[in-house]
Amino acid sequence: MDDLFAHKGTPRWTQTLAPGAVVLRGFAAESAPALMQMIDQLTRVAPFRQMTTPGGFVMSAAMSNCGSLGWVTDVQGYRYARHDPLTGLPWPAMPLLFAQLAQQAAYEAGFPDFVADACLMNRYAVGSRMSLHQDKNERDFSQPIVSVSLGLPAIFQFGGMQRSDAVQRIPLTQGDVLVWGGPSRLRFHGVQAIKAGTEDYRFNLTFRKAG
DNA sequence: TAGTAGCT
DNA sequence: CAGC
Repeated sequence: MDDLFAHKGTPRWTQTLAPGAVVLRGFAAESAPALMQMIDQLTRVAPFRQMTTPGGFVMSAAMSNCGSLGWVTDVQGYRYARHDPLTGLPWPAMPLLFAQLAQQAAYEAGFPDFVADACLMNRYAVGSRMSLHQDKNERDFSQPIVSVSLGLPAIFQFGGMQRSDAVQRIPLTQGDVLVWGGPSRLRFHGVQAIKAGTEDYRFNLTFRKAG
């Protein structure tokens, strides 16, 4: 059982945004270099690509997936798929480091049963953004979302249950892990346009139990 | 509305 | 620039 919690990340402090929503500051800071290297490896098999929304617009963030299910969008709609539409291959397996990090972060945030089967990898170049949306293509909303920030900093928008609700603006830097679930599971959220900095990209890992 | 543009 |  110990090996399930082999990830040694510890939050330097936590910040509660709402019931069921917490930022674990620096939780993944130590493993950030290893996580970035894994992203590089995984995206050699399943390359980053800019997907198209059902409305026909190209998303500014490039995406890929690992795990048994991957989030995809095209003109048909949003969904989870077992195979990469770009290559026809199954998504690469989720590295143990990823799975352990996600599970331990969820545990720290009060979700002890979380086992991710999907990891969406996002790559934001300078100027890339993600508009306000809900994560609602998953089967089981009792399981939280775990979001890991790497590379360039971002301003995360954390809203309410309706698009028109006011948003909190949360600065996220490398190693921060945001977890939201329970009553906050369906809150609208997004990412403001990434500003130029020391690095070329912001990377984000979003872990979900999709199936 | 997992976009964007445009106006207040 | 935030908020329609």
